[in-house]
Amino acid sequence: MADEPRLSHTSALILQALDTGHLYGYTVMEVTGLPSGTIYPALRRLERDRFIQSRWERLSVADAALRPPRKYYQLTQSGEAVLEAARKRYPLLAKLTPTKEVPDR
Amino acid sequence: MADEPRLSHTSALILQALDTGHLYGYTVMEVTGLPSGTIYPALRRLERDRFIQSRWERLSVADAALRPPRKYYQLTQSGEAVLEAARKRYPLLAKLTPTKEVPDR
DNA sequence: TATATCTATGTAGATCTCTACATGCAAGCG
DNA sequence: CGCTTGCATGTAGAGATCTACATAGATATA
Repeated sequence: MADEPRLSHTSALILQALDTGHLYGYTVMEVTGLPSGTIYPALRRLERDRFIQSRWERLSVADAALRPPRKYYQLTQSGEAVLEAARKRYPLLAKLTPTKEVPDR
Repeated sequence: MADEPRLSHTSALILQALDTGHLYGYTVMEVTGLPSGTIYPALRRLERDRFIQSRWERLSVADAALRPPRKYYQLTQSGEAVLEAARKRYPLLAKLTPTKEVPDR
């Protein structure tokens, strides 16, 4: 069973946001309403603790999209596990972030 | 002889800034005092006109330096030529930006 | 001269990442 | 119990990139 150190509410919320789509820091800010100064340090800690893993977007993609490059985050297995545990502890968590829907019905 | 279309003063200043070191947009902003909304569109035009060429910094370097990635610019031969012509037309140009010095005497 | 077009600039802000430091809180230790 | 130490958070802003639109200036054309 999960003997993982429990997540803070904020960390759980960020993991939940990442898990509801293919997201990056700026979108997590928008979805959660938390300021960048909360989000980015938290992402660093989550990555340091191996709950998430980051990869930079291809620079050619950013160029083509006419914006600065993004850093995308993925949950690791350990991250999935700890999020699942957090969802059980906070039943409302799953409703806090809108699941990224498929465009077009 | 230079039958090049003449540079605007701003464009010449930006080329001059780039030529005084290994620079990127943000530094050009600082050195020239011009706002980002002037600098970045101008850089795009200069690149479109083949006076400069851009290359993204390695992402691993940006990560190691704990900051967002930079886009570096280099003058092309054509850019050097047009800058040289501009320096003759505007003798003060060369004094407007400090040459990036070698650190340590 | 009047009009049309084209380009550069200015204004205003969006997009995206990151830190340094202060505070607050919890855990361990004497 | 009081102290230290360590971690998470909040505050405040820096570091970088980029755009869309309005206006102004230059050039061409009728």
